[in-house]
Amino acid sequence: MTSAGAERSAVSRMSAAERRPVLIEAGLRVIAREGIAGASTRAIVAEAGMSLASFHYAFESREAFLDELTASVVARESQAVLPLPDVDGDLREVVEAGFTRYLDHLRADPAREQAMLELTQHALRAPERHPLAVAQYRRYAELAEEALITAAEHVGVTWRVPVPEVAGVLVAFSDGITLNWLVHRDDHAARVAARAAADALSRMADPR
Amino acid sequence: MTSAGAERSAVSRMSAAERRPVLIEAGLRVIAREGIAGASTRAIVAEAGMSLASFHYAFESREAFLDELTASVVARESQAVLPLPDVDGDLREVVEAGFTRYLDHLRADPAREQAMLELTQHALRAPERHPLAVAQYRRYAELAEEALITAAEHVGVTWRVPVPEVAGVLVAFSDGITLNWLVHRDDHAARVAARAAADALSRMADPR
DNA sequence: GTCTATACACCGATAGAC
DNA sequence: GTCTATCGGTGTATAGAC
Repeated sequence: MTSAGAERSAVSRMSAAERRPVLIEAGLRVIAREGIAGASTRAIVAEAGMSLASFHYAFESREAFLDELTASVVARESQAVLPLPDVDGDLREVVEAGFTRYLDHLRADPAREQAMLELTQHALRAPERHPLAVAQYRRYAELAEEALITAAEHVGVTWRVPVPEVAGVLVAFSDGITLNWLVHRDDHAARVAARAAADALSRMADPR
Repeated sequence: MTSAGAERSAVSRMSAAERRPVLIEAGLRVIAREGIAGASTRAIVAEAGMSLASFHYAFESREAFLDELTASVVARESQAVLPLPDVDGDLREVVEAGFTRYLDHLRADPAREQAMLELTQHALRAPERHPLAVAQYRRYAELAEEALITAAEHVGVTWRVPVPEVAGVLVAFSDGITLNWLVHRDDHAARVAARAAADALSRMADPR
């Protein structure tokens, strides 16, 4: 809308459509820093350098904003985890390398993963937002499936258990390892759990 | 305090010491029903059938209340998970039966486990409450250790990996399975993950 | 279209009547 | 000790000036 001849001039002259991603980005920073509870509309617009009224000009409500933020953030998670590390070895080693890569990602930006967990739990609270949490985890599962298929092809094995089920286990284990690392910040414990998870997952495949 | 000759008469005549557990109980119900965000002091006292002032007579602040609630709720979690099911079979089967028992517990009262997860994340947010989350998960790990030792003795094996590390993996996997079940409500997926977890854990022990 | 100013609800916490 | 009434602050959302 209004995107016809609009010039991209200054921050103070943005269309609502342009403001939305800026606010989403600012909101994600606030949530990572202070949690959902601290992500008031005032805090978000302050982070984005806008006035309070701009918020409700771009979004109908704070909840609608959080819904869109959740959806957008899930779409982005893709790149961080998907590209499988190009290691050689058996399936267990490849999967474990994938976990190691994810753990690096987690260590590099813990607040981000914590924010994702909070968004999930927030969505779980209201029945009308539950589908959002399901969509979020479906997306995780899709990414996991893709990675699992690639890994199996790479090392030349076949998944005995249906891939969607394997992917579900992978997502569940990753979640648990994430939450426990956020609590203990114990890299060794996370590695042990990752190895155990890789072990369990790799046993769901057979040599081709 | 004031517990000397106090008679246990009516609800309207309770000492602060008596009110505390009542408020904790009411607070837990509110959090299970509406989340931490909905657990305002007003909502809690309404649930407990008290006046607002009673709350701050029994607790210094809402945060102090949440701290005590978290601690008390962790202590209680013990009974629900600890008593190992008295199954026969190899270690994998015994551990899987433990997961099955926990999943029954989860299905019976999902809101409770969701509340526990929210309390953890709440504690993770403020640095001064982080130790509370650590204590919560240390307690989980203790319970897991106890169960793992009992299970190994029962089937006559020895843990090759240090028991605290095995317990850490158990807690992490349980967490992940819990969160994913809360999202998908998929019993089958939870069972598959539980079986995989039991498989991985049981491989950390050797025949005696 | 974009801002300032404000309406209105609810929050945690407390003063003061009883 | 226990209540009602209220304070000061913050939340979301919007009206109205420009």
